[in-house]
Amino acid sequence: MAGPLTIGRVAKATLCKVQTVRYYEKIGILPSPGRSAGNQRIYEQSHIERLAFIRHARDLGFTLKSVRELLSLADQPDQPCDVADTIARKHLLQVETRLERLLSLKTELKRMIHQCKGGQISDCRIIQVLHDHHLCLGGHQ
Amino acid sequence: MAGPLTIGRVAKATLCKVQTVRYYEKIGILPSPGRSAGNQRIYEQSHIERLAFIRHARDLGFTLKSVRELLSLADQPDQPCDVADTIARKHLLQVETRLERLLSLKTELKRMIHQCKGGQISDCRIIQVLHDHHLCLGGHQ
DNA sequence: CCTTGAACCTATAGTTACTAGAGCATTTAT
DNA sequence: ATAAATGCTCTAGTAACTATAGGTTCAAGG
Repeated sequence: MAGPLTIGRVAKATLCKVQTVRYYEKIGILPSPGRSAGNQRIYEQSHIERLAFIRHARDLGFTLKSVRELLSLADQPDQPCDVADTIARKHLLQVETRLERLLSLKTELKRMIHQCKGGQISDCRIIQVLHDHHLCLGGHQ
Repeated sequence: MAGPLTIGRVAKATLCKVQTVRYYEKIGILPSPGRSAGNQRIYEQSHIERLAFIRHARDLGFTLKSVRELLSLADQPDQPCDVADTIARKHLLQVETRLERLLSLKTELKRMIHQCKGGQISDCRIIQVLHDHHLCLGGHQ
């Protein structure tokens, strides 16, 4: 029932897809595991931990590039953590920018929808706004 | 000085890149313009308007697929605008979801950064949180 | 008129982070 | 023993562009 840590079990344990696990191996972010007699991947617990780290960082919106950096940091516990801090701060800035943008976008969409009263396309506020940028008051780009 | 509407002028007028204009033509979202004697694209005003529509919708975060739908609606002014409304509403929902997610993400990042006091990686909260999902209080997936 | 440099052309490949499919081998359960 | 599930590799597809290479055309200056 338990048996060896096949790719399917690892994927289930970390909530990511089987192909994604293989993909992470291929791009070198997850070490190649050993193989069974029949050439199937057999993982160790450490693989699961690394995968969990990756998935978690991705969930938080870090790019794989950043994840790579964070992982190499995590592998050197004696180093100072300024670099990790810098990565996180840079990411926070990006997140805040995206947040602002999405917020003004939401406002604009709400206004568009609110003013579209189910008439004809020719009177449709949504289409009008898309035609004439100056009709929208939001500060989006 | 004014001259014909070449691709460069159209791109400048709509704030998008020359390659992007060609790309939109290639994927069939922007009609192919006429050509000059020397095989260069010569646009009409209508192209600029359509491009502006596209860029504006993309700015608002609509996918090209949605833009395609909205454009085909815009081309039929006599139709009811329920469909445009539905597209916009669906998009609004997506935007709101993303917003929530980004917000909890921002909270989590801030806490991570706040608690990382420039020590060593072994004590770094950022790395710790990425290692152990349960350390983070945020509701992200 | 000629040249030079900017802008144009096509076609192809690269980006990010996966996801999906074909076609076959192995493992597990019955 | 067999059938279903899972695994394997390799390739291509996704979104929405962006970039490069290698060549043509156009507009302006001398």
